[in-house]
Amino acid sequence: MPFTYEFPHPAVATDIAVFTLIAGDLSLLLIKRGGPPFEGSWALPGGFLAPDEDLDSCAHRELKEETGVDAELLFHFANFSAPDRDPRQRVVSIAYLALLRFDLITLKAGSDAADARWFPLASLPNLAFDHREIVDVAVRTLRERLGDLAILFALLPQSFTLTAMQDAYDAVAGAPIDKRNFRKVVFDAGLVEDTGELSRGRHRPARLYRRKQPS
Amino acid sequence: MPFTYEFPHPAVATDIAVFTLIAGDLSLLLIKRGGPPFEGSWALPGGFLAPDEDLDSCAHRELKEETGVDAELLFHFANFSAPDRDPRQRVVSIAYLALLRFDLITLKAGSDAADARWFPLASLPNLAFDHREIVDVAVRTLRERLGDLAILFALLPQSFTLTAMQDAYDAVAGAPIDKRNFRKVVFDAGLVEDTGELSRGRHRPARLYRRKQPS
DNA sequence: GCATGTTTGTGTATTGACGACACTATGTAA
DNA sequence: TTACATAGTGTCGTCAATACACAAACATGC
Repeated sequence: MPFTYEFPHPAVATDIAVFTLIAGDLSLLLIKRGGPPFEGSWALPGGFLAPDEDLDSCAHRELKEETGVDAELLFHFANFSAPDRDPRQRVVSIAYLALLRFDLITLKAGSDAADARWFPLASLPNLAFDHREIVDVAVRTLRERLGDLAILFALLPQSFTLTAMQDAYDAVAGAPIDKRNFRKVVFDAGLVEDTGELSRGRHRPARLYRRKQPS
Repeated sequence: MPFTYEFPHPAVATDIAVFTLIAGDLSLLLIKRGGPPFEGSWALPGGFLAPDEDLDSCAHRELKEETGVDAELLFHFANFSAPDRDPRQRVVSIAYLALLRFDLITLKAGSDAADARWFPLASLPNLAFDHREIVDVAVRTLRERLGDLAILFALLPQSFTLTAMQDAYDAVAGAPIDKRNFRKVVFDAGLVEDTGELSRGRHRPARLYRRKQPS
């Protein structure tokens, strides 16, 4: 690594693909841009790296500023660094993926955000910058990681029925999984424990489970 | 993302963990630092992002400057961004992993590098900055990706014996695999094709194979 | 040319993971 | 009490992964 760095430094920002489950649909949090460029377009939440924080902290901070919650599940998945991806100045984007329960949060429009909304993944609007590409990679990454069923807990309340857990799986995977096979895997892996309580609804009650902490 | 960026921008650099196979040992390319900080210490090759290139291009360029070759296998695997990881200035490191044949390259010490050498992974010297952590994560990532045996081709000549391919596997995995099982997987996956030629050595000749391009 | 040494090359059996597949049980509501 | 909707449950076949041992081929040295 050379001593001297003859070039201007790029800005470094985190962009966060925040997913949640709304009425059975995997949905993405988007911010309406309040100024140029792409004024009025929708974009991923995110923001610039501050001097005293690392990238993970930056992503956590930005997400908290936007949603008010500390995400259970938030991790880096790719970088986006085309020189002209932002017309104003060079910005290297460090992309993060988050999962959280939408009902825990209250969306706050930031200083430059005109609006904030959840969009079902199947009906996203046009996105600013290269954010569509970022989202595509995020969805791919999310599905790859679904082999670890524990990520579903980030989308579920503390106690939940196995049907709810499977609905979450189906929504993330984008395709349904067999009920008996799903339950077998969940039980064999020791992911959940019975709370002893039952859900009550319009039909047969279901057992309520909670996450079993790995021992 | 705010319009204005009130903070000084960090420098952005790629650091590259370059692995090769030397005499059966998985080995890592290190550069001896020619100036402070950590003068005389060994460090990963890498360098700062130029204005007209993205991060992948930066990694390719730096690797080529250092080794003279375009790596077959070069990919991003993690970011390192602790605010104080470089005592001179803030540097965000985008870490890449490369595999290549050491016999194809001639090491060139760069302007600020006093020396460049291959070190067997089992006997690395102390490293500058947080490069030891980067290397640890790189090795873990490399072993995770070994499920894809095709990465081994980056370490092998155009034609090779299956024993050589397995030796490469064993070196990367850090543990031996059963010979018959290894061959079964390689053949069943259709990774190689017979060249029709034989190696000649001190003992029974072995069939030479080449990589079969996925059709 | 024969014996020795070293490496090549080959098949089967066990186990566990994954996926396909259908019916009964239990509650609510009309 | 009947109809309806959802909860809950087991088996079988296939494939992937692993463990495991011996004969064949060539080089070398005597």
